[in-house]
Amino acid sequence: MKKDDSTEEKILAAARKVFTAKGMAGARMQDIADEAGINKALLHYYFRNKEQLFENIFKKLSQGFWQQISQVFDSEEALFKKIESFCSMYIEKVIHNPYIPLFIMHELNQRPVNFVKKMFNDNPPNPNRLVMQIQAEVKAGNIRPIAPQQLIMNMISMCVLPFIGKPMFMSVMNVDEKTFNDLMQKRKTEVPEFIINSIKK
Amino acid sequence: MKKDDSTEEKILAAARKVFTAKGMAGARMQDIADEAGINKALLHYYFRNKEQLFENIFKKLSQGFWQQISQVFDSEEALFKKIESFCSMYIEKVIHNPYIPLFIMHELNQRPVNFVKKMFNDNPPNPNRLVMQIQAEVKAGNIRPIAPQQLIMNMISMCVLPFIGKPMFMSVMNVDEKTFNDLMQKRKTEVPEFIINSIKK
DNA sequence: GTCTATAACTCGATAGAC
DNA sequence: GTCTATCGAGTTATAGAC
Repeated sequence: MKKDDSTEEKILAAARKVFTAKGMAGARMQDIADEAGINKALLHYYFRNKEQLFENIFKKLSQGFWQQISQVFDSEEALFKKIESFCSMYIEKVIHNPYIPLFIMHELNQRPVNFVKKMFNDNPPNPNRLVMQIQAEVKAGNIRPIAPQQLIMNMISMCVLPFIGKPMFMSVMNVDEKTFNDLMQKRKTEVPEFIINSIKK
Repeated sequence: MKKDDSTEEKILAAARKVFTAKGMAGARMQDIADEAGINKALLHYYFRNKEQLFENIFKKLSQGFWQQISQVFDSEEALFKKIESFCSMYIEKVIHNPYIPLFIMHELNQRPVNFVKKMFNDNPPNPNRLVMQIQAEVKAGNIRPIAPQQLIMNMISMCVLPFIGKPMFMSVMNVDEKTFNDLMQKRKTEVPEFIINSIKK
């Protein structure tokens, strides 16, 4: 039997879908059971309770979320190239998983501050390499002076927020689904261009 | 009796606090009653049910959210000045109401697409004036070519996302509350500077 | 492992006294 | 208007048959 067909995998896929769409508080075990094509009792057989099922999903998602970021942050690429790689990779990823960032941020805001740290206790993401790279480019006079933290926040913000605010943007800008998707596709090159134009000398 | 001391006002203030922190699904009528210093039955006396109380809060918040944006978007200022006004006004506002954007976006993502439109049926926000202003500046050759929608998304993204992702940024960048707040204060000038550097010729 | 049935509990809502 | 007490629907979780 393929791994994806196992009951456990079906539950995890269903739970991921329901939790990311409705959040922990809004999700019902019944919804997850229905989505997985099984009954509620089986959920408790595989995962003792709702909390454990949630944590399983949440930990996996948030670690994956940052693992991919860290890979780019730590790569050997030059700064401008790295900015391009990050934005296109990241926007592409979020196009295919539009609910994940809002889900993670909503759930993190419900929990104590050190919950994030606990989540990454084995492998905490850290942007040090990118920070030092930015500082070096500033020092070398290749880009204008800017605080690395601010630049990194700007980059992540522009990649992620349009998806989190999709319903609002669609309504306010009066665009349909297709037009919105086109705009997002274009952002894969627009955002890095915007950033590089701002920091280059 | 001052308006703020009336029971209705106490309920609204409590509901706002609890709903924005926990979301509609996560909020309990008991939490709101406790926060307001009254009992559950009184909530139902003033607002028939949870849904009506929620809609009251949500409508007020989301309209206020956009009303302030629209004011700046429609002002008579020149483009660069307008960008500065928007960012400093907006970041300042979110510093004092850090939960609101995440709350609004989370709730909007739970509801049908035309829920947003229904919310603004009387006074839909529209960025047309700013869009035309950007187009004019591009045409006049005062700024480099850029799609107005992309520029507007960039601006809003950089103002809002750091607050939505606060727990994550704090953990990943390893900064404490005070340092985070300092970074946000600086963003009131950093963000417009970042944008203008990118689009100016 | 998977199901049905149901226990145990949470929570929104109402009844009714004051 | 405000409170206490309680109902009843909906949910998580468990028991027990297969």
